[in-house]
Amino acid sequence: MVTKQFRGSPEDADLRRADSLAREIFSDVANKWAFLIIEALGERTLRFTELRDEIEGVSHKMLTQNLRMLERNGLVERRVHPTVPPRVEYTLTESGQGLRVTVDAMCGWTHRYLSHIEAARRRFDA
Amino acid sequence: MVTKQFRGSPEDADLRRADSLAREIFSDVANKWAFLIIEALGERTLRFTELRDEIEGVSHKMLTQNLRMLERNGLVERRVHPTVPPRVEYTLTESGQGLRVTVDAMCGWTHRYLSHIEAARRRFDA
DNA sequence: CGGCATCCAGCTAGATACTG
DNA sequence: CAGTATCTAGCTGGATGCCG
Repeated sequence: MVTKQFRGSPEDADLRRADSLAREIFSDVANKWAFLIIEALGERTLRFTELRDEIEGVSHKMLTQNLRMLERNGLVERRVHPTVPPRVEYTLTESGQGLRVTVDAMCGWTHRYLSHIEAARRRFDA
Repeated sequence: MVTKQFRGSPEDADLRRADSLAREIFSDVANKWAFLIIEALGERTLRFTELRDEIEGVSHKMLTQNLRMLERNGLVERRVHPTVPPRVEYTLTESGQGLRVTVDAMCGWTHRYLSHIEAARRRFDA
């Protein structure tokens, strides 16, 4: 990805290790639900159920699964309040905010090219 | 996504239609292979096989499928040269370039937070 | 409320083979 | 070379139920 220009150089081994990890992270995160969670959270702190209501069509399972993944990668902080009933809150960390900026940019792109894309589709489907 | 602040307003219907389309596009494109194809193309024009060699681990089928999807959405232009053997070239369109900028940003983010993420994972897995 | 385990229908994607 | 079709193993994700 970023290190292509170094191919064959002595730094190769290290860079390839970094690159394959980068790619793995990239694959983890370049996923519809992860993006929608990051968008939904924004700068807010939300509970599990609030998040579930915020993201249309997400199942309980997918939400848990993706939240775990994001937590594991340090993009989301999970805070558990030991009350009855339990209260669990999710917030984007600093790195999560960093990614959010790029996801926002993607949303902006989507809206900017919406009609352009619709037109392309009509052309293609004919 | 972007239109949350309008909930309940009279413009609702139109905005929701645009939003659901935006989300559909978003889901199409927020996919590992699509991102890797966009990154691989960059500002270049590549043939099918070059692209296949450029993107490690992509199968013939996945590449065709995602290229069709990107073409349908107008992000990629496909040019067929009627020679023997055939020569098919792929290039990012203007809107494709627009998306590439945001994908590049994501790659930058990945590299910036690489060690941060590794650390988070080690913590989580323990 | 939030999380986990289980079950299983349906889809995904790799392998393979064939066409122009 | 590029694309399409078929077959299929395996994964994905929805539904459900139970637990702290």
